[in-house]
Amino acid sequence: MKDFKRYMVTSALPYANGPVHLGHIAGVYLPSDIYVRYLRLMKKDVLWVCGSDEHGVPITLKAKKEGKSPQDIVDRYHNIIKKAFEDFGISTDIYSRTTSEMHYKTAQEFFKTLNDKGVFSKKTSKQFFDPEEKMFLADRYLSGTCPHCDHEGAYGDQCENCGTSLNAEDLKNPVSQLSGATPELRETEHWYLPLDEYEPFLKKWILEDHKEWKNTVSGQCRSWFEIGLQPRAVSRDLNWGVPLPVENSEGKVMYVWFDAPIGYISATREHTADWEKYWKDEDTKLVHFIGKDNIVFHSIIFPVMLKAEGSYILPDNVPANQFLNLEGDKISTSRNWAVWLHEYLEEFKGKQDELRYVLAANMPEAKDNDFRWKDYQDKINNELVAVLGNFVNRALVLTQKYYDNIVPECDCTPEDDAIFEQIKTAQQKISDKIEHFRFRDALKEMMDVARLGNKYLADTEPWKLIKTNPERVKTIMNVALQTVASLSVLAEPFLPFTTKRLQKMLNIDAPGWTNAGAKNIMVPGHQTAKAELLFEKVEDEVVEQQVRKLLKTKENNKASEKPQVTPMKKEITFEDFLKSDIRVGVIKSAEKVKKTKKLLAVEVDTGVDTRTVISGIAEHYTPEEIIGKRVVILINLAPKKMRGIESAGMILMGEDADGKLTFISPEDDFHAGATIS
RNA sequence: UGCGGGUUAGUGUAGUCGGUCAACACGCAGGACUCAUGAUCCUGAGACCGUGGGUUCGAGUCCCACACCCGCUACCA
Repeated sequence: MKDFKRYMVTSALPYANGPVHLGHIAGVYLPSDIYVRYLRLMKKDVLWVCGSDEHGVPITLKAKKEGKSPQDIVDRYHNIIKKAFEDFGISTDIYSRTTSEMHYKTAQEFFKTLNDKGVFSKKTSKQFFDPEEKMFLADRYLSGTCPHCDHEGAYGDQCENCGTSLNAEDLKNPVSQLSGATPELRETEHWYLPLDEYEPFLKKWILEDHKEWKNTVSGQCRSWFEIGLQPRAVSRDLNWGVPLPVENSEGKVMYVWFDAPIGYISATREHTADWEKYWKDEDTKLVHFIGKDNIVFHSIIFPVMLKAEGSYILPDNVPANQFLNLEGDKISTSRNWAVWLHEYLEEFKGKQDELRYVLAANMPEAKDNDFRWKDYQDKINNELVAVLGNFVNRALVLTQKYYDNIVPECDCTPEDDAIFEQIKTAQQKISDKIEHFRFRDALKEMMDVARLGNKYLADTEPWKLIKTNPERVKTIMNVALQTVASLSVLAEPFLPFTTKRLQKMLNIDAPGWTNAGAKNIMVPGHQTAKAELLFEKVEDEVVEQQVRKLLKTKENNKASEKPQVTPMKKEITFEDFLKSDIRVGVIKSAEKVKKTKKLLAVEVDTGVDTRTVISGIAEHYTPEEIIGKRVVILINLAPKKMRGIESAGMILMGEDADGKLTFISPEDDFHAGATIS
C-alpha cells in the first residue's frame, strides 16, 4: 500500500434542516472521529473537515412553512449541530458551513474553471414557473390532473393514481404546490456535468484500481455503470444557493449536490492558508466518510468534478456505512423517531463515552444495525463497567492500598513480559483494523487488553501474595499500572473523555500511540492521583424512561397525524356519476400475483359475472382471510393488463392517512350484484 | 420489478485466497476467588452456517434457482 505523507479526511456534511441523531453519529461522525484521533496519536499530518450543508429546496420550503428566511433555518440547525458535535467530542479541525463567504468563493471558482475548460454541456428545456413565488418548480412541487386517468392529485413526475410516470409539461391544470398558483411553462437553460464521458475512467479507477473498497460501495457504483451514466444537471432555478459565476445566469444557482462536496475544500481553505497541499498533492490520502445514501455522490459525481477540474487528487477510499435503526424501526426525522444527539447530551451529562462505546460496538459497517436502549444498558454494565472500569479500578485501588499511590519497582518475569508482548500485539492489531475502517473489531481488541489485565490479576493474585511474597507484588502492580497506562492510549480514539480522566488519575501526560505496551510509561516512584470510578452502571429506570419517551413519540405521532384530508376533487355532474356502475361483490378466491409485493389477483362474484380484479392490498390482507368478503366494486372500468393478468374493475378501498387500506362493505348481507348509488 | 446489500448458536457479530472455520462478545448453567461498581477468573451447554440443487477429494466460503429482510427503483384499477 502507498505510504502517504498526510491525510485529508472529510465527513458528509449534515443537512441543516434538522438536528443530528444517533444514526448520523454511528454511521459517519464517530467512525471519522476514531480514525482521525488514531492518526493524530500516530503523529500523522491529518486534517479533518466538516460543516453544515445549507442549500437546497427542502430548506427553502421549511423556511416558508415557518415564515422565516432560509438563513434563519440554517443558522438554527447549524448551531445546534455544531455545539452537539463539540460536546460529543467530534474533533473536526473545522466545522464550517456552505453559506460561508469562503464557500461561495471556492464553489464559484470551481464552477468557473470547469465552465472555462468547456467541461459542461448546456441544454434548454421547458419547465413550470410559479409566477407568485417567482421560481421554477421541481417536478415534485407540481400537481395537476393526470393526462392518462384524469386523476387530479398527480404529481409532476408521476401520477400516484394510475402509476404512469409523467412529464411535467403534460399535466393538465397544473398547480404549484408552493403557492397554489397556476404555473407557466417557460424555457430554461441548465448546465450539465457529462458523467457519461468519464465512465471508462471511473470504471477503471473504482473497479480495478480500488478493489479494496467496501463491496457495498463498489456494488452501488457497478449498478450505476450497468444502467449507464447520464449527463447530470448541476444548476437549478432557485434563489437559495451559490449563484452561478457565469454570464447570463440570473436566477440560477448550483445544484446543492454540486456545491456541497466543494464545501470540504472551502472548509479546508478557511482553516489553513496551506490548504492546497491537502487537496492537490499526490502524497495526500483523501478519505470521505459517508452513509450509504451518499455513495454515488462521493464515488462518482464528486470524483468526476475533481478530475475535470484537473488539479485535485481523488479520494483514496470512501468508507460508507449502512444505516442504524432505532428499536427495530427506521430512524425518521419527520416522524421524530430518533434519539437526537443534543438531547442525549442534555439528559446524559458526562456520558459521551458511554454512547460512543455502544455506537462503536454496534456500528453498521456491513449491514443495517439496531440501536436498543436495553443493549445500551447491557453494553455499558457488562463491558465498560465490568471489564474496563473494573480493571482500572482494581489496579489503582490496590496500588493505593499497598503503596500509597506510588508506582513500585518492576522486576519482570517471563510471564510479565508476555503481558507487554500481548499489549504490543494488540496495539498493532488495533492500528491495522482502524486503518482498514474496521472500527468495531478495533474496539474489541482494545477491550481485550482490559480483559487481559483482569486475567493477569486473577492469575497472580496479589491480594494473597502480599502476605507471603510482598516483593513480587511490587512487580505485579507495576505491570498492572503499565497496562492501565497503555489502555489510556489505546482507548483514546474510542473513549477520549475517559482516557483524559484516566491520565489525570495516573498523573501522566498523554502517551503517544506507539508507547502502548511499553514497560516504562509509569516510572517507579511516580505518584498517581486518587482512584475514581470511570463509569457508572446504567439503572433500569434510566433505560425504561428512554423507552417510555420513545413510546410516547409513537403515540404522539398517531395522535398528531391529523387525518390528512385530501382536498375535494372537481365537481362532477349527476350524469357523470351515473356513468359508474358500482356493485356489491363477493370474493371467491384470491392469490398473490407472483413477483410483486402489493398485488393480489382476486376473483369476485359481481352478480353479473365472476371476474378477476387486481388489487394492491397484499400488504394489508392475506389471500386466505379475504375469501368470502363482501366488497364494493366498480365494474364498468376499462380492463387493464397488469403483470400479464387482465384486471376488470376496481375494488373500492378506504385509505387511511398512513396508507392503511380497508374494505368498504355493506352493513347487511347483500347479495352479489346489488347496485350501489 | 430491476439493481445493490444482507440472511452463521437465545442476542449482536467474525469468518481474507474453498481444506483445525465453525470463532468472538453478551446472555445462560456450574464452579473458583474476594483486590474490585454482586464486578473478576475457570469450565460447560447452545449453530447441521436462510432453503433446494450443482462444481469439488473437500464449501458459510465458488456456481444456479428459490425464500425472507433492508435501501434505492418500479408497481399498487
